[in-house]
Amino acid sequence: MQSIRDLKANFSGPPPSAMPSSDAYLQGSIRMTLEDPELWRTFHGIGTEMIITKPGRRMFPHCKVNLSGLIPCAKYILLVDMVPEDGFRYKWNKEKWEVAGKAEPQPPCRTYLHPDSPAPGSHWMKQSISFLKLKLTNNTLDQHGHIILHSMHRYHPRFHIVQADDLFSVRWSVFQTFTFPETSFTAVTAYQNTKITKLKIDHNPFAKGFRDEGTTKKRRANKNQNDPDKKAKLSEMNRDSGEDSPTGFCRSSFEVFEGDEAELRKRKERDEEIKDERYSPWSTERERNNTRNGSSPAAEPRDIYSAEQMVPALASYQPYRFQEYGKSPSPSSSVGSSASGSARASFESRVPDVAVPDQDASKPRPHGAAPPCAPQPLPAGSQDYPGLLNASTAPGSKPAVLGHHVYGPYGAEQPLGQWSGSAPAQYPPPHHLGADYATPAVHHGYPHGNVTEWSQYPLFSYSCW
DNA sequence: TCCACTCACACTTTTGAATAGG
DNA sequence: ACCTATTCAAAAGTGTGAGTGG
Repeated sequence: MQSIRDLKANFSGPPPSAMPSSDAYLQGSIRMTLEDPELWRTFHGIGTEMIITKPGRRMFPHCKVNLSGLIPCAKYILLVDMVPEDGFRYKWNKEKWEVAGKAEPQPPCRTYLHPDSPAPGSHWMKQSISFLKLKLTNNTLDQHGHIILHSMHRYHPRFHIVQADDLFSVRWSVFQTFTFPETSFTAVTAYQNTKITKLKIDHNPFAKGFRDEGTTKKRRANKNQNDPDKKAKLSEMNRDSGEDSPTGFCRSSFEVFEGDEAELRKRKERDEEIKDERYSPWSTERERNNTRNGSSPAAEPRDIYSAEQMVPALASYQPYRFQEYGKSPSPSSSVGSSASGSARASFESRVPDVAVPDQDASKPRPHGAAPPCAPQPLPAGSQDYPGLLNASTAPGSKPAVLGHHVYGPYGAEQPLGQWSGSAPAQYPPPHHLGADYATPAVHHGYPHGNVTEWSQYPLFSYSCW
């Protein structure tokens, strides 16, 4: 498996006026590094699970990256979306994940926009960039702009860095995409693997109350003291935790984190052991994949975990709809197909809309933007939402700007592989935008019926502003 | 009966307003 | 009047376990 290099090409080209300066295309390589990769690898070694809930749940570990190679004075926008790992649904069976059938049709695809966006390269590079407030939900009708996922499906986050002065010019901008293999996870509504639960409890400060040495024991004891069955169950759990955690998962890793370097080294060594020796819940699936890909897990180079991606400057591309998208299966489009590894480098056909964190709802919006999340019923088959771009889009303005809010990634007539078959019409428009958008009419009247039209649509449509 | 899912709960950290002190 | 530090309460983020529904 490779770290991503989604090199997308624009074949239609923007109007010269909208083109970034030539410098943009000659910029140095952008480098993105995953923060705290050891923690991610620890989780990944066991089989990361992320809880998804109706109101939305944060990820843990949460996505945090470092960027370098940006032009300090140029503005960039940072986005994250979630890409299905493969075309399967899973179930937890006897301590491991098993394929339980074909994946369900893709839920409405959304992209999380980092709240600092847009910001100059110097801003992004001076500190690590946290996506702490990104939330995952299983509510396909979610109105908060959270990223919608299916439970018991596997995903990985995908980071986009877009050179753009503002959100209006995203379409015309250079952007690059990064993924980190160790960030893949299974979306669940309740933890399946108790080892993951323990890891989360040990590392997530909010779950401190469940750590064994803490009050949890007392609380559980109190709760269960009158119930012999529960007591037995609990003691069994405790016994398990002892057996399952030879590497000290039950200890408060926070203490280790904050301890001296020697302790940290020890912990890293433990983690390495874990990764090498621990039974992998993904073994069967990996074997399957490897059979397809013709490589064995053991032979897989260690840099599968590479947290660092290099994207050559010339690989920069512009987010135009590629006319052949429909023929270019993406990893996320492999529902029903199986290849996940080989497809990773192919063009992405998903066209997410952009979700904005709740906390930004009260912030002033540029260009007289409409308020966030104003529900706006859309024509059937359309999953796109009007964004602030609408308001400033004058008649006769460039199609890119118009395109920001008219593209419907889930339209039934889409020719894309991912949305073909039963997928497209499965999800009605979520209507999660506010009703007070000023220019709903812009949605209508845009043909979605063929790939030629497709090419006029932007990479991102904005779901919530 | 099984399993995925939801919800209320206790516990924690985070956030922001109010206040005090320099 | 301004800035900084401290305190406190409310809000938000956790996993748990019971209950529900298919």
